[in-house]
Amino acid sequence: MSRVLVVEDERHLAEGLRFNLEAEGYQVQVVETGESALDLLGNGSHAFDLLLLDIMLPGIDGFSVMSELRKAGQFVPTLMLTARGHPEDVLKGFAAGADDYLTKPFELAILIARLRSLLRRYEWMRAANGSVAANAGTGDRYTFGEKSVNFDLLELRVRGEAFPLTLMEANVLRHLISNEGKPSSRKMMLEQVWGLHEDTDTRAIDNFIVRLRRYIEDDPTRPRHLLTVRGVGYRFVADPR
Amino acid sequence: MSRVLVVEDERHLAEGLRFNLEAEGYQVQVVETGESALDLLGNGSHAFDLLLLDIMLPGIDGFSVMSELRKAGQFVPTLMLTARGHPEDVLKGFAAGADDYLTKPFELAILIARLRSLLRRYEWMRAANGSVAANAGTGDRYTFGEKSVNFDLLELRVRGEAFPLTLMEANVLRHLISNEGKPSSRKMMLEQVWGLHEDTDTRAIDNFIVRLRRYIEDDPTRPRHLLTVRGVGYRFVADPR
DNA sequence: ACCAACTATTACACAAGTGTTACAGTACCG
DNA sequence: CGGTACTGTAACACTTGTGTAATAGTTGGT
Repeated sequence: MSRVLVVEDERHLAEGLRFNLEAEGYQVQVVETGESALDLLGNGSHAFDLLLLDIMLPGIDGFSVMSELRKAGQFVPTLMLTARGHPEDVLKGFAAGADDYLTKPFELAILIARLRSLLRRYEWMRAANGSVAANAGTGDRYTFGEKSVNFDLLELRVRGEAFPLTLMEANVLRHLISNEGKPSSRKMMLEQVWGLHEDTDTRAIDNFIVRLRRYIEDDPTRPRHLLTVRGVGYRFVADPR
Repeated sequence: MSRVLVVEDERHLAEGLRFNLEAEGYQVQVVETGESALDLLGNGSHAFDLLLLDIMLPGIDGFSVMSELRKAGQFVPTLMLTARGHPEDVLKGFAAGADDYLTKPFELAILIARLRSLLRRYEWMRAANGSVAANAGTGDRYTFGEKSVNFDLLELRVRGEAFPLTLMEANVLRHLISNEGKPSSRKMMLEQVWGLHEDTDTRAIDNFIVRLRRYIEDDPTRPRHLLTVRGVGYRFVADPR
């Protein structure tokens, strides 16, 4: 399941995109400003597979976001989106580092096709390059203490011993890890991991935590990495002391 | 210097493209038919870095050329070019495996920007992952444990005993082997092995896995090499422990 | 046109993964 | 010290995805 970050300040459009992309099976997160986008994509994180970036944004505009990202070594495939269809703007977008550029109004089907094509090309290249040896270097992995998670292989290693993770387990863990130190509320997790936006009372998350603790924690009753934040949710700490 | 193959039968346009692309520093070759294009790009050759493909061609059209190429394991980045701008045509182009799609008349600067963007993405991926592995061609044999496959002879040997493989069995196995360790989604396999890009619900892959397991696995109900990754697809592991 | 070989589709049993419920346990409040 | 609100956890129900056989369709050769 590919993760798409939508940067769009028009609520209407943003929610429309979210709805349709989720219907296509993508995991979607929406932010409204360039600043938040830079925040989420900082330090070469692999949290998203694709970026959908509007040009006209409050604060720093899409062009600048784009250049900043590429300057910072963030090469996430990006589709730019804008009302302005002047050729100069399109050229500016590509010059800034965009992979594709679409002008509003656009057909939704076209957007989806282009987005798919980008992800497909990305996958192909990864597949062509990433076999065996290359896997070791660039996979989607995270290491803490004597543990490491490989999100591509859905595998968690603790002192050499490997535990297979399910997709959901991996998603939950990834979410917590990518917010390391910061508590995540259940609501936030339901939105970002499950894609649910209604308030639902569920203990599903707690159950995932229980299972993840069994893998990760030496003493699951006294967790050191996956901590409960009472009244809020959970938070991941890589390096307890 | 990037090598571009232009497939275009209108001499005027073709020569214009050649002139301008060469001025941009690309090495350009022009052919006028889909047949010649398929010829030049056959058997996973790496002779070109980019393909500029017109739809309306004498003989087989651009869509078919595209599908043929992808089916044959030729994943050269491709920009499709056409007079027809109907959304269905664009979608058809992407479905056939195109990376980008431009409708005539187009601004030359835009074409160049898009073409550059495609090549740039390719460069980025190469830089990130190291050298590009030969397309699909993992050599013609592969050995693991007490088993070995000869993809030329379509033959699988397990402890001396030889099993003939069909072409498809071999292709599926090759794909999994060349992505050793990494799970391949059904979608990815349909794209890379079958050359299909639409979402099709099929159990064909599962059936191939069943058959391959019967050859390879000592106990097909408890596979050690061809592993299921639930919710994702399958993955090959050469050396289970 | 027929047959043989191969591949794709269908159908259904079964297994794995996930969400819900229920209740016990624990922190926090006065 | 209760009481309240929240979390931990097991058991179960339900959903979804996979294994596999049977069957239908396709292709290529004679």
